[in-house]
Amino acid sequence: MTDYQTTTVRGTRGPYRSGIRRRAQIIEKAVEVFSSFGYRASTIREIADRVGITPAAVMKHFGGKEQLLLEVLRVWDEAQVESPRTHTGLDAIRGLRDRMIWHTEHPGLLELYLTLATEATDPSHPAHDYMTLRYAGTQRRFEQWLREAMESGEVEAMDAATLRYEAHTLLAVLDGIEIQWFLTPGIDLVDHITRYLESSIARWQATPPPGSSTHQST
Amino acid sequence: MTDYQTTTVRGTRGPYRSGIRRRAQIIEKAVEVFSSFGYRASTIREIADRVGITPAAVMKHFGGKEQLLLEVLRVWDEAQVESPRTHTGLDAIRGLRDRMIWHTEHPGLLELYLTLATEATDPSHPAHDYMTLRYAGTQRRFEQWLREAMESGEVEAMDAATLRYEAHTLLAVLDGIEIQWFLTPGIDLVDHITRYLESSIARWQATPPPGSSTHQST
DNA sequence: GTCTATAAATAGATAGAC
DNA sequence: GTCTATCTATTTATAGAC
Repeated sequence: MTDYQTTTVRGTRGPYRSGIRRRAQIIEKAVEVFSSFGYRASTIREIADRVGITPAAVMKHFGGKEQLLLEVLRVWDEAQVESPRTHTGLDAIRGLRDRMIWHTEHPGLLELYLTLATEATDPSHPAHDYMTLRYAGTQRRFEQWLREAMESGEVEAMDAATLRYEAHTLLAVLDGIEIQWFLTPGIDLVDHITRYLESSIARWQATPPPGSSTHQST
Repeated sequence: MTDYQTTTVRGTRGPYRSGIRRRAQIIEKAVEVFSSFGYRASTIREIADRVGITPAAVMKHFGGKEQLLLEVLRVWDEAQVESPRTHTGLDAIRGLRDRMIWHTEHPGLLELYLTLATEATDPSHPAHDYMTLRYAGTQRRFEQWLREAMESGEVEAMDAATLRYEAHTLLAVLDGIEIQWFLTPGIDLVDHITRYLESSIARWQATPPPGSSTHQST
């Protein structure tokens, strides 16, 4: 009927016949659409249109909208893992600069992350559990890096509450600056994070003057 | 045909007949729904259901979904303005603690703000311009407060780039911790921000050791 | 593997009765 | 001021042809 290919997508031979390439195409466009509209407001049709196929074809590949989202999240996780893995302690924290560079090269994935993070705030959101776990994991990793830096003597000792506080703040600055990168013209994501990392490390390395307990609650 | 009232909502007499109260009711529920689902995925029906009326009635009051959103934003702006207005310089910055307390008492409005901030990243979003302007305004206000603190001698002098950097970072920490407050169990929004404000102010007040230019780019 | 056709549900919006 | 009824468009999803 039409001039569509039946088995192969672009004449590629070998192990990648068509299904895998097509799935990757769909996921790529799904990232685009989910990033722009959020998950709930996105439509299968919009994704299918951008791929150049019909919604029915997308359904055949992934079974449904929600399963497509979960597949997008899985792929996204794998992409993220490419980043700092070998580093530990302060080197790992410094490596966050590279992650920001990676983000600027993949703004769609970053936008997806931010959109989902706030959208999935609602417990009924299909990615709610995923996002909760992801934030807990990131927090734990940041704390681990800081602990390693402490124990190796790269930075001065800090108590457990301070360690948690610094990890939460670091994650907050990353998220917050990323939002501003989208909404405020003229912000340089990498420069800003680089500066924050440098000044934080300097602060952690500085021996606190005796008797300076910053925080008094009780 | 039903047992609905015709003119008054709850027997209230005087200047507030019914329209105003009803509008306020609708806006209240609209905040709830927009917060949970984002603007685009929210439905007039869901809002109408929560008020206990039909979608048609909501349409009569606001004309359309988008106009309802803009009205919600307007009301939200007015609510926000109640906060620190008289303070300047460091006092204004310290006043951000009170704003966090207000946020914890109005989690729905906070969730709305965060959801819209990321959702409105897309230029085609009806609140895109609003959010862009809002972020620019907040940034400008933070810079102004820091400048006042500098000029009154409350904090040490800093160059223009540092001032912008500190204002951006402050806004980032606020946004980022707010997100974590929703996604990470056990975080104390007010405590965290209080600690960040205190340590930042201490840092701004500390005379920098001579020849310590943290940032080298060129 | 993708299509067409279609089902079943739901969206925003309008018209007109009361 | 709110309802009922309805319009038109769009949604996810399924069935079956090719």
